[in-house]
Amino acid sequence: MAYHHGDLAKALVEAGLDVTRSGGPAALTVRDVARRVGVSANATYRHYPDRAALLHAVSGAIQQRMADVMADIPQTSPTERLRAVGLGYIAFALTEPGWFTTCFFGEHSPGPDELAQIPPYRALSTALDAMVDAGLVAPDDRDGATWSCWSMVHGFAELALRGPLSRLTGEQQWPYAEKAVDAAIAGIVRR
Amino acid sequence: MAYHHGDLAKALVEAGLDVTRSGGPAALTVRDVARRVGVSANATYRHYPDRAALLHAVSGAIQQRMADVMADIPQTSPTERLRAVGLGYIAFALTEPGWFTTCFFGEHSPGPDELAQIPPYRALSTALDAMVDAGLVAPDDRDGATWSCWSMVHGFAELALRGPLSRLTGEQQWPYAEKAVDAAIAGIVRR
DNA sequence: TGTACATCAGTGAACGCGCGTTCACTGATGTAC
DNA sequence: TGTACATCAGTGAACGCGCGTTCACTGATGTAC
Repeated sequence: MAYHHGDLAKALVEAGLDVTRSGGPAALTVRDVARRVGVSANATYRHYPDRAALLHAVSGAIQQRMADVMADIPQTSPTERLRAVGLGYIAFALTEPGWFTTCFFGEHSPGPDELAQIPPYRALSTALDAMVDAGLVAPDDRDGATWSCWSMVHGFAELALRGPLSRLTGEQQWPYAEKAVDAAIAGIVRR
Repeated sequence: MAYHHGDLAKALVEAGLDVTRSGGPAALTVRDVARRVGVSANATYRHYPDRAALLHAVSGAIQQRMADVMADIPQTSPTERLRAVGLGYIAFALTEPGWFTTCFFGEHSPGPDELAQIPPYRALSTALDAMVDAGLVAPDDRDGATWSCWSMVHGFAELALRGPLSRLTGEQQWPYAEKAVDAAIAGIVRR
């Protein structure tokens, strides 16, 4: 191993993925991440100005993974597609709680321009477009539907991870997840 | 002021309400709370075994306040009532974000028995009972409806406080809150 | 092709912070006789 | 009614912790001439 690390910036992010996976954003400390890479804590500052910057980089890497997971969504009916997006969001949250917590609420909230970069938002957005195109959602309701759907799946994830549903097993939780997603969809379709 | 404080346990909780109101659960530290009451940090341990116990007591006090706020709900139609409960939940979250965060997710999640003690759960529960009695919700859907509704309002609160809706003003957020609650209700009514 | 030298990417030690918690203590209170 | 004494509810100092970050540094790399 040379004195100069191959790609320390990347190695730090990967160590950051490890620690946040099990411990969430609070588990990401400059010292621990550097320790894992086998480098002095101080070396981190050659690549990231401070802890927040490193956390931001880790968050981006998590979102990329979430995009990969949510990418294979069946191309069936608009309703099925929207359902798959919602359930994919919840499934990611439940299987990777540490990452989920880190990438959504471990740091600053996205502005309107950053929002379009967030994979789950894009997935939801295209699914809703298809609903509107199919005449299932009124064009005027599109904006509201975005936040209703996101609220439902995000809220369910919180309840299941940290709230009153956290005592249930994954198998017990899942039927409720399906009902919640179905209710969200039923709640936004044109009547 | 006597050497013995009048009711230090209560005074500590009140100071805890102050600090969590603006800073959420992380702002509650034994030292700071004791400082505010004008007592040595150590005195706290005469009344609470540790920080977690104090936080738990503060959380209970917040829930009581939330109950007071949500208590005056118009006794109109079952649907209006359910709507008022949902909007009341969101309104509390938006006006008291620190307290909201503290009392729901700053500590251990409630078990099935503790759940019945939580004021917002009770309010939601009775509102849904009225929906079922009026034939608006199928009895078999009652359980799922509980979690769907709670997911929706909780998720909306998270999105508005820490998520992509946090850049909006309260006035901009509110219409979306109403649409989300309406969608949740529309999503659970019998078709 | 060699070499001087600027720059880059690390090191190890240290600082200061506020935290939760423990220790040994002391002054105030209340109760049994 | 007085008094001895147990108990209660505080005090102040200290410990140990891990953190983010800064300091002065040094070895490795790359580039101009």
